[in-house]
Amino acid sequence: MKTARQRILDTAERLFAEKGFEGVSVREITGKAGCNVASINYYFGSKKGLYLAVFREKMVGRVRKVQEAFWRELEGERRPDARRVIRALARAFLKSPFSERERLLHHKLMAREASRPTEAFEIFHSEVVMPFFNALIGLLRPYMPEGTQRDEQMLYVLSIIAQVMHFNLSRNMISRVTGRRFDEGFIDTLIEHIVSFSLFGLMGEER
Amino acid sequence: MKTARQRILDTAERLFAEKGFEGVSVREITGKAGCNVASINYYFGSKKGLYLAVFREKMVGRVRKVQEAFWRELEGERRPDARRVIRALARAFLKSPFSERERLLHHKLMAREASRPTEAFEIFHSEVVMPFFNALIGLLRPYMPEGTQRDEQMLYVLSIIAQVMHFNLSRNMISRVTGRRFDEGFIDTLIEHIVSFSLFGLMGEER
DNA sequence: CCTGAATTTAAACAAACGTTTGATTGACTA
DNA sequence: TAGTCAATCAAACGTTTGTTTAAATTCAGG
Repeated sequence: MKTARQRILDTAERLFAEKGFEGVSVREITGKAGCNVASINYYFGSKKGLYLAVFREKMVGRVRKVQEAFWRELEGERRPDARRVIRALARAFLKSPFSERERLLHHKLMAREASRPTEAFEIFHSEVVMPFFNALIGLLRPYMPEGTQRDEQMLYVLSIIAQVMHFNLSRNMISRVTGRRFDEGFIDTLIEHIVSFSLFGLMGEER
Repeated sequence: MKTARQRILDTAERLFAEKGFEGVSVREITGKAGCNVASINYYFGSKKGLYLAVFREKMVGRVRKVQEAFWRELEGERRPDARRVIRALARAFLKSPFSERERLLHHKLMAREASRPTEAFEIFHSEVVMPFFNALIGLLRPYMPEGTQRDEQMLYVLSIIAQVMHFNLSRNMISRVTGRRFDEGFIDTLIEHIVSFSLFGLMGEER
């Protein structure tokens, strides 16, 4: 059996994602985690300390995994072409090695943080998001039209990220709209769509 | 002076958007609205009744306004070309006729509903979102490569929507990442970027 | 000025909240 | 075996929660 501390972390992440910080009581968390009410204060100091721990120990780890998957896709290629970069990005996100539930509650919690950032999110952004974003620009810049300004480079990358995020975030909506289950085959279709759609946008007017 | 009912509605929308349903107490709402605690139960029956009223009377109205702005952009054109459709879509969202604060709290509340839908949101989706999505497909279909399947048509439109949504929803993140204020000039830049990026994706490989 | 309905008020309610406390357990060390 | 220390527990702490009540106030119409 997992330690009480770990059970609290798992349960808390699920409940925070479902109902938000104020929407969950420590009694509900400890009840479903199968331990005493005082355990939260014992291990994490306070309810807020638990929330920060969830973010620090679980959320960041997942994003790191996705980014590692991205770099693994490009392994061995010194100057991967744009097609490969975009595909690797789409694959890393859409084929992230998480269960449906895990992926869902991750994004729910992220959405909460995006609309109401805590201190944890600030660190997360500067240490995890920004470096990855800059790396993407560096990889794709060589394939943009000559003389593309830094601002435009950012917008291109943001347009690609926007699609990946949206297709990954709104799986339910997309399934309902297209009438297709979000299975492996459909994901592959989506990835190739993102790649070709983004590629032509990326290359600009002169292609 | 506005009626107590209206003041409660305005204050509640702001606070719900900022902190979520459980994050706000009726005492905070009535305190900042300048009325008695009992007023909420008097006018709306319960705290939950107030939340549903906020959604019904304020949120839906705004989305309708954005959609009307979209159709107004295309006014007088029987078969608007793809460029105009995409630009109208981006403009309608990114230039929505709301104050910065109003737009922000709208999206915060929407993000909350997206990650934890209530009954109000389900109706909203099928009655307001879906018809608009289908209309967009109808408008853009003529400009896609011949023989484009229904599934692909949907994906193209979703890629465009993804960008509009992402650029509009994550203004904070985009500002932080690009280092640019989200002023009128930057919005125009974004709109034209979305248009050109999407246009080349839309026309497919044969252009 | 009076009347009756609409509105606003202060006070109180039970329930649920996060946190603290002090006792108890069980495995390990001296 | 006695002592130690982290882990767990039930119980109670003082607040804050959403809601209810009944009295007070406001205000238009006769």
